[in-house]
Amino acid sequence: MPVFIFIYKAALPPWRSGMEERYVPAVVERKWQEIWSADHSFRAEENPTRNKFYLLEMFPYPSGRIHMGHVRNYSIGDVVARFKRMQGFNVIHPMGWDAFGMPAENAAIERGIHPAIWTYENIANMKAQLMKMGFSYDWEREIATCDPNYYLWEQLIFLKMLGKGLAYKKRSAVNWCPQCLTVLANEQVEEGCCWRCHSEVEPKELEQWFFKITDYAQELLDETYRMSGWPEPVLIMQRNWIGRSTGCEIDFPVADSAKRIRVFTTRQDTLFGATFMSLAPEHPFALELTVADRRAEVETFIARIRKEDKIKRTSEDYEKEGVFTGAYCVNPVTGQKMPVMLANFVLMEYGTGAVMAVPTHDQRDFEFARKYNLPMTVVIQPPGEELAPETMTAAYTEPGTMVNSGEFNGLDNETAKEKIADYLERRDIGVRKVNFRLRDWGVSRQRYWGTPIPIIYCDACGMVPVPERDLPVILPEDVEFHPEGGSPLAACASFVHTTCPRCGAPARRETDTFDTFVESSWYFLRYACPHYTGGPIDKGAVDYWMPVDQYIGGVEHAVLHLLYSRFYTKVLRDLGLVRVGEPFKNLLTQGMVCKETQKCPRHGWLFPEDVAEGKCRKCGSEAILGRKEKMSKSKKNVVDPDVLIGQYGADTARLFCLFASPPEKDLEWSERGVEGASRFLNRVWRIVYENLHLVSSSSGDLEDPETQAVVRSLRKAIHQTIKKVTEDIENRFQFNTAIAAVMELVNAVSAAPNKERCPRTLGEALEAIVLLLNPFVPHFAEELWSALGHGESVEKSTWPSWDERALVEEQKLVVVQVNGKVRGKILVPTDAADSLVRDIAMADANVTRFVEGREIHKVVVIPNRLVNIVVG
RNA sequence: GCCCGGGUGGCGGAACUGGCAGACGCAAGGGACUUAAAAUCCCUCGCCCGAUAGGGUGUACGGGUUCAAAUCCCGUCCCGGGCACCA
Repeated sequence: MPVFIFIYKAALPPWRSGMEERYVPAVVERKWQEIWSADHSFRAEENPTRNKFYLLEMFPYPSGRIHMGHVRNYSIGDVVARFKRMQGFNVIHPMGWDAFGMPAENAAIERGIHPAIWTYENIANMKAQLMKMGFSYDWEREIATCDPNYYLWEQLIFLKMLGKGLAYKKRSAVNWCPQCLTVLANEQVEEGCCWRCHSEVEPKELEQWFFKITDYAQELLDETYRMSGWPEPVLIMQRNWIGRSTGCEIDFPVADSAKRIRVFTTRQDTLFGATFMSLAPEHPFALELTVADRRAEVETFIARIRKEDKIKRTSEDYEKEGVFTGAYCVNPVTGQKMPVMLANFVLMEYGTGAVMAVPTHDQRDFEFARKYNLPMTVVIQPPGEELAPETMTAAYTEPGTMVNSGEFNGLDNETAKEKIADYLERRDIGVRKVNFRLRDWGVSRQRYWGTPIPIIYCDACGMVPVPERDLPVILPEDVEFHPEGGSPLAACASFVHTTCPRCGAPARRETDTFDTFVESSWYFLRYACPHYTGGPIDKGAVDYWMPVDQYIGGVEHAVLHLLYSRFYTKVLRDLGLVRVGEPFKNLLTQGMVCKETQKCPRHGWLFPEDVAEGKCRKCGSEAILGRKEKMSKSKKNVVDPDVLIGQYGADTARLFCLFASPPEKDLEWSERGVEGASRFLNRVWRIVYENLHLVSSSSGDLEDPETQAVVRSLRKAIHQTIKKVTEDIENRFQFNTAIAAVMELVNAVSAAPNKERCPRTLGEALEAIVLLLNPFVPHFAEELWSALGHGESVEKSTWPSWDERALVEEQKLVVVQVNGKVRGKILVPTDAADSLVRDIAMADANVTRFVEGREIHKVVVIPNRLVNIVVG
């Protein structure tokens, strides 16, 4: 064998050493990763004289292994980071770990590993995987949110929020996940189920910590109209979630009582048609108003509704039910007595928990009124029609003319809305009011693996915040985990028992921890100053780096993380800690990575490696091919990035993710596609090494016309490609078309005749290819760049700019249509006069065929593009 | 039900402000090289007729605007996502 290699090497021309013959990704990738690391190539340093660019990808939860979603997300980010760096920006590109959370605790219960050990092991594994991908992170800024040096500052921010009334505790009905044994914020409930484990959420009364996000509802909403760098669908989702509606709060006096029932309505124009009142079963007046002989019935009703879970109450076919309290209130504008009902569809959490019912103009009220035989009055008439309560089959909710509404009769209802609001305010019956669907953010979690909430309860002094000097409140390590649940913190005596910082008496610690979304709401600020010990935020550093210029992550966080982060940034701004009010200037939401599922009738979901030739490896049954779905462990339609890297290398993995589809769309996994990406890299490798001897000889291009024609067309291709790739990355994140453009250039170089006569232009082409590919396949590009004779890393070279002169074409190919159908193609001088183009078009043989003998109505000439001859 | 996306060859996807539909890649077929295979290279490739000329037809479906529509407008169907008694 050694003899063979010797002979083989000896047979090679002197400019080839043999090593470069074959592209071996593992060798190339390790080599350059070591060089980048030794050179601190991606270290970011503040420098006010340079333009900064903050590029951020959503940090991962350290589950243990990266998945294809990470590979895609971080490959996209790395393209932008490397591109911006080559463009001369001072790029900060950090990475860290969203390290608190439930899986660590579950591992502790299931496998007896302490969450901290489990988490840090996972971080080490995943970090090694990310490093193997060659992402250009500044690892010196790495953060793990479970590190006391991180959550210390979160506790401090909490104390400051407490001081400003932005954090508070209240007893309320919360969403309880029986599986996770903790509460969830409203945003974390999806279709009545836990966002993480999909168990049904139950209502539960608990004392909970809340953040006053509702104080910022208006600003959070207003800003969405100015955030031009965010995808519109995400902004719409946030607006819907905030759910602003405008209307009036109106007081209805209770008959024979001093009490008043306050309602919120957006339809004060229908006030004259309010014929009964609907209260939520949880409304404080519900029992209070009930007359003695209806009490039993009402109590039964309330008890029954309370027991029903949220799923049932929000399900599609939920029967509208109610009960009469026996009490009446008075319509403040008509003086009419209105029965007070309890209705199961009225929510205590929205508005005031009481609804003025206008059955003629609200569908729910209509159904309810029909069912319980309640009175109806029409107050809005549609144009050209006369509604009567007896004959209506549905509520009328469209615009119309006011009737039965006293002085407002005859107005259109939109005008009446304003007039009635004025009237109510003048008479002190009601006021204009804005209502939001957004609720305060419940942040208490009854879990161990999270940031302790720095509060102490003292029998004498009550609730006492932990003094700043005593921070951090460190998570104790010696706790016990029980499968049946219960917070390990609450059971940890050494943690719970403390002394009151105010009076010194024995006291208890708060044992709830923060929702892990709190950590991810400000980590991007800490990246700017990860080692700062003077406070959570080093203002100088943060003011330099913030805002994030480009944020990249999955759309599944559209309302959760992205709304919380916006809120938190505004809070920190109002605490004087940061200057910006919006954290993320531009947002890119990438699609999911999908793959078809495979199922065995006997063994269920199958991993790709469990299937051989369409059959289950275990039993030989035919594997059923399912539809393409998001890669997930539960459906086993996953591909392990490590296997992929081992087989093809990181650069191929990156290239495939970027080429197969644009970032916003879902990415369909394709083994063939990966092979295609790998084949392309090999092709480029070969074309560079095959021509190296030409390029490295410093001779110029020949001057003969034939060679010059090749030079011109090659240079045109080169500079067109530079332009296209630059614009595709910069303006559209269309990496797939950028890569396609480079492929075309490679094809053009490969097809160019007589390359040996124009080594200079050939060199220009090869260098352009390598430079343009660098953001996508950096190890590969480094290796070829050095092969092309550059001593300096390609990372340090500048992004190529295109030469407009090279793009100039003497002739243009113009399409000739007759009646809109292509009948010929002609070459005309660039920017030729319309009349000339027209004449050349008419002279085309095939065109003549279709024009001859017919009357020409019109000739449309689009310069440099198209001629359309319209004939009769 | 309401609000967003989307529907283009056998497949992933191009076509940026209306101007050659199908770039680029994958798959497939044919050929070259090879004892053979892999790799590589060359050719073909929406569908129908025809010969490789050329013609017809074609961007979910039905209408419309326009010299010209995948692109704009109206209506219908299907797929994906978000919200859903929000008063």
